[in-house]
Amino acid sequence: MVTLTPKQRPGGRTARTRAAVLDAATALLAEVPPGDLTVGQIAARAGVNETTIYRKWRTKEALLTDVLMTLSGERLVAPDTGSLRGDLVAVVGAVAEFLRTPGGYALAYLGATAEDETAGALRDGFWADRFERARVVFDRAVERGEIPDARLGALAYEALIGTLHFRILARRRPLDADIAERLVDLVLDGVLPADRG
Amino acid sequence: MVTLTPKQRPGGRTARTRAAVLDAATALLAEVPPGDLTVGQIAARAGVNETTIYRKWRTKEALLTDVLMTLSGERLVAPDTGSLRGDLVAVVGAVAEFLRTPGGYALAYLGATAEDETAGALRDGFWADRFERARVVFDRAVERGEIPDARLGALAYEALIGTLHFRILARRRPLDADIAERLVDLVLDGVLPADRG
DNA sequence: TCTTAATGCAAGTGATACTTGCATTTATAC
DNA sequence: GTATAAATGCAAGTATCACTTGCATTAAGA
Repeated sequence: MVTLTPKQRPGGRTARTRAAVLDAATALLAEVPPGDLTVGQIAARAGVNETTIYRKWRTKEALLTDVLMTLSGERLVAPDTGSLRGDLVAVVGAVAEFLRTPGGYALAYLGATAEDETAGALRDGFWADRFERARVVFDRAVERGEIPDARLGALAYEALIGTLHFRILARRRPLDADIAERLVDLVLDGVLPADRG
Repeated sequence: MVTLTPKQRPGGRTARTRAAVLDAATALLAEVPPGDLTVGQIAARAGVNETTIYRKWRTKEALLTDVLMTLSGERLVAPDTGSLRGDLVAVVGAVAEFLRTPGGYALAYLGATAEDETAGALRDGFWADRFERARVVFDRAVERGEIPDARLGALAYEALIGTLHFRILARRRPLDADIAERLVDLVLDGVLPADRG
């Protein structure tokens, strides 16, 4: 009879190494421009051999993707504030706050530059999740009778978040403190004057 | 008496070399992902020695910036169509069309990733020019009496263009044929229902 | 305690940006 | 036309970095 011997050893040292590397990478992303980050730096900071990193994650992109998906995991809160405007300001404000941090900037940067297949799949999943959560906000607004239907929700959310990313990434200008309110007002009310009753 | 001997020779060969390099780089940007482009490739395509490229442009970033600023020079047309909506659809549509081309994608990509000082200055000037031209559109709308003032113009334009860049760069999804109309409608009318009239 | 997965270590490969010294070509002043 | 020196070619080299490999060492886990 053959005893099934486990082929993996995920406990103890392995877990510690993994955590040390992820922590080191996270810390470095706050200090070094994401484009300048090297695997050697991360290994040194983590007190781990470079080879080990390459054995656990096959590429640098895979490692950074791993870091950033964890980092951005649960930042999007969509509390029911009682109005579409309040909900959107909360969500957009939270994203803006995150994008102001080095980690948030790194996420936007790497999300836009990663060409890796794995990174591509993760990116798709990431945004699908975000848009799904945003949909809830617009569905609630329909239930409240604020808007007739949620058809514009996806594009509106894309415009809100897209403007933040554009400001940070393409224009390299800071996100003002009131950016969330101003954007939400713009997207909800539009530029043209109107009587709302 | 000392005869002033010119220290530069901008004519003839120099001009040909420069043109050949810029042409080669432009052509390659349509074939190779911008992140994978190498100076060696450009030199080979241009029939010019790699060293020459490094002597004319100090870095790869400087060369690509040069290429792209030329490439995107006069694509933004802002014809007076008679209405704010028409003007914006024209402008946003033109930008969307450009972003659908490999060169347009490369511009967005490199504009977002270039960390070089020179590239930074060029980026600032580029966007300043774009927003300046956009301001004209909103000023015209004020003159027509379509909107009371142009204060929202900059943010509205940023949302329009930002959404396009975000779609292409961060989400890596195509720009639909009707994206310009839908975005302009969103930004002009807003999501909330209203009586206009 | 023993097996072997996980890690360390040292050396190496390959690609690429960028440099340098010297020979060659060719604008351009005269 | 001719001479000067700017622009280019050529060959070699430096530096950095992602990523690999073979072998020795450490420590999970049965």
